[in-house]
Formats: sequence, structure tokens, C-alpha cells
Amino acid sequence: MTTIRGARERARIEVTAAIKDEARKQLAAEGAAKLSLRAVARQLGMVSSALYRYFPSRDDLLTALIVDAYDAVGAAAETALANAPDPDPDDHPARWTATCSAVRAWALAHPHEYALIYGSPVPGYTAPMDTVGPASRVGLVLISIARDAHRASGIALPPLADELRAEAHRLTSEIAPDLPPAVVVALVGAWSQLFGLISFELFGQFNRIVEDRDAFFAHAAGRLAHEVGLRRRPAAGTQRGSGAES
Amino acid sequence: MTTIRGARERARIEVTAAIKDEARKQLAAEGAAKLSLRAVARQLGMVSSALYRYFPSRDDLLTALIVDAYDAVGAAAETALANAPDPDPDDHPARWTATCSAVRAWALAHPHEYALIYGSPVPGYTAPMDTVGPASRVGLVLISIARDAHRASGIALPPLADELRAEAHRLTSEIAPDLPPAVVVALVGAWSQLFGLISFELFGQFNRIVEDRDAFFAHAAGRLAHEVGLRRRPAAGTQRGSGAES
DNA sequence: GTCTATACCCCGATAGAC
DNA sequence: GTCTATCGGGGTATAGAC
Repeated sequence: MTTIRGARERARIEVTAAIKDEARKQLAAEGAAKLSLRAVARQLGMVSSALYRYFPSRDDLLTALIVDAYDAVGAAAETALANAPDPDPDDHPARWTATCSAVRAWALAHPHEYALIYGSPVPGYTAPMDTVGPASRVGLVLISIARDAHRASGIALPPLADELRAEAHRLTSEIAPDLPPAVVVALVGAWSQLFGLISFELFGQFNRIVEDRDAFFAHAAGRLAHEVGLRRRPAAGTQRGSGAES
Repeated sequence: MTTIRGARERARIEVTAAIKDEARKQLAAEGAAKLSLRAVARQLGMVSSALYRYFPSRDDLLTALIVDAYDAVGAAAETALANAPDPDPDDHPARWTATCSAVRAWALAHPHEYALIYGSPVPGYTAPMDTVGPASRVGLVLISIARDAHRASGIALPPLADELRAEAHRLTSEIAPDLPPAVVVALVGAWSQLFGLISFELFGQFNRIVEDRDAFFAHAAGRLAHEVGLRRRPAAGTQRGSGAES
């Protein structure tokens, strides 16, 4: 009995994976807006109605693809950070840059899945709550780098303007209460700017503009690390002009 | 004869505009990937085949919308800069921030046109050369701000790493030969990061994260100005620690 | 320049047999 | 869980009359 159910479940898992794989190919060819259950079924040698046993609707298939994509890029970031300390576990800018580069590398290797999660929203589709956990993984990795740096030697950033103070405190208490609000604000900014760089490269805005994209990205990621307050050498205290003025 | 042709041409221009207006509404409802000549025609009380007298194909209509969108956001940036010097024509960070805010305001007011030009590429569509001029307008405005600041008092930025020097010089000679390469590199970075901020806000990544988006954006835009080397007071010379270290 | 008609495709979703 | 058949839509693009 259990073996029978085991076999059935195994088959179900395999078919589900095959459907998602084929759907990812469709994504590349036609885009998320035109992802169609019928075309997937056709390519798989099934009939469209059979797919409804695996995904109750087109949007559910889309959700599965989105969750998978967030998990994949999140895992890439986590792995990159875990494997980063080759040179120096306390070289926080290097760990930051390695993580950013891993995210970019994943994006370059999976441009259509990247577009699915960081590009224009799919019209008529609204993401369910299932996606919010996976969607936060990259951000959490970036936060953890800043946290390590802050624990090791503190991060000094210039004080925030009055207009931002309330928002900064709300933000801080929600996502990283152990970090200074200025650092949290800088992190959220760097997080969005990181994807701005990747999106411009991937979506063609750098065509005929930036050629050596590896070098450009590495430089920009390093500047982002700096903006977040990561420094190579532990800053002893709060020196004006170093962390603050710039 | 000329009046007849004039009338015909006027009518043609009006119908063309009506088609584009309706197409923009479709864009909002269904997205660029599903923009359909038939639906536009239906809404306009025409029959689909009539539209082919105005746009030879769906992609030509799409191109017209893309060019219009780039021109609109470019004009918004240019106007904002032209009207910026209310407080102080030499307050370059303020002029920068005003320009960035205008771009963001246009994006918030026209989210679907924004997604058309800065979101995921439309599958199966490749932009013709007609779009590259309009697409560069915002970037040119940002460059002109840096140029003004550089002419007024010079911009000091830290030297570039060796790996980026070749690319930086190529880039500089192509888009702004009168500016220091480090500034040009920073400008390209800030340009892409600006749209990263706007895209994250517009595409929903800030949902449940950033609430006071006006304040957050103003702060981030100010940091970008700083990254480009714009300072409130003319930097007399090249002071270490001020422009460079940070 | 607009019309009808047409050729030839696509889709999501469900009912009911097996 | 897969099938056929079906409902009720949708689309691009062209031909040829007016």
C-alpha cells in the first residue's frame, strides 16, 4: 500500500517537475504574460485538461515558477556568502561583492526567470502570500553581511535627515532591529540599486553604453558596499569625514 | 488641393493619436505582451483591418508607444531641470534630486508606460534604432547636471581601479569627453540605480517594506548625487576624505 | 480609407467517459 | 489521471468590394 502510494507520489512529483521545466522554456520563448497551459501540455504530449490535475489554474503554475525563481536566486546568494570567506572572513566588502556577483550571475544565467520576479508585473496576476518568504531571501543575506560587519567593528554612517527618521525606525524595527537605522536605510537602498544594475544590463539599457560589464558591475557593487558602511578595516570608532561625510 | 490634403493629413494625425491613446489604455489593462490591434480597433468602433493603414503591424504600434514614453519621461526630466533653480542655480545636488524626483513622478503617473520602457523586454519584440535617441534623454539630463557642477567647481572622485580604467575611458570618450572618467562611471551607475529605485517601488518589491516612499526616495536620490560627486559647496580643490574616501 | 469576409491560428476551463 | 469534446472566447493578417 505504501509502495503504491509512494510510486504514485513519485510519479506526481516527476510530472510536476516536467511541467515546470517546460513552462520555464515557454517563459523564455513567449514571456510570462503568454504562458499557456495548452502549449505546455502540447509540448509534453499531454492534453491540456490533464494539467489541471497538477495545477488548478494557470496562475498557480505561475506562482510555482515565481517561488522557484526566488528560491533559486536566494540560494545562489546564500551559497555565495557561505563560500565567500576564502580570502578573509572579515573582509566585509569582499563578501558583499561576492554575494552581489552571485546574484548577477544567476540573473545572467536565467534571464527569463529573473524577468519574471524582478521585471514588470504580469498583468492580471497578483502574487499570493506564498511568494513573500522566498522573495526576501536575497535581502536577508545582504542584511546578514551588514550585521556581521556591525558586530565586528560597528558601522558609522551620517545621521539621517529628520524627514526620514520615523520611516527609518519603523523599517529598522521590522527587518533588523539590531542595526542602526541609517544602516538599514542604506541597505534597502543598496538592495534596490543592486537590482537596478542587473536589470539595466539584462533588459538592454546598457546596450551600446557599457561594454565591460563584469568590471563595471564589480565596481558598482563595491560602491554599494561602501554606501552601506562596509569598510575593509574595522573602523575603531565614529570618525567624522570617513563614514559620515562621504 | 492643399486644403484637401491638409484636411486628410489632419484627420490622419488625429486618428493616429486616438489609436495610440487607446493602445495606452490597453497597455494598462493587459500589458505590452498582449497589446492587440483588434481590441484597440473594437474600442475605437473601427474594424481591425482599418488600423493597418496607420500602423503596418502590431510591433510598429508598440514602437510608437515606446518612443512616446521615452520622450515623455525625457521631457519631464528636462523640464524639471529647467525649472529647478528656484532656490539656487548652483545647488547641484538639489537640481539632481529635483530631476530624479520628476522622473519618479512621471513613472508613478504612468506606470504601464514606465514598465514598457524600463521593465522586462516584450518577448518577440526587438526595438528598432528609432528608440535609441529618445531613450537617451534622461541620461543626457543627468550628464548635463554633472557637467554644470564640474565646470563650476570641478568634481573630485577617488581614482578608478585598474580593471575599470580602459572601459571608463571608452565610455567617457563616447558619452561625455569633457568629464573625468570616474565621474562618467559614477553617472552611469547612478543612472541605473535611479531606475532600480523606481522599479522596485513600482513593481511591488517595496510592498510591506518601505512605506514612506517619498522620503525614502528623496534620501536615496541625494545619496546618488553624492556618489556622482555633486556637493553643495564648491569643493575648492581635491580634499582627501571628502570626495574620495567616502 | 473603411468595410465584410475569410484563412488559420491561439487560449482557459469544464463535462463526462474510461 | 488521462482522454475526447465542447463552450466561448481571443488573436494577426490579407483579399477584395465600395
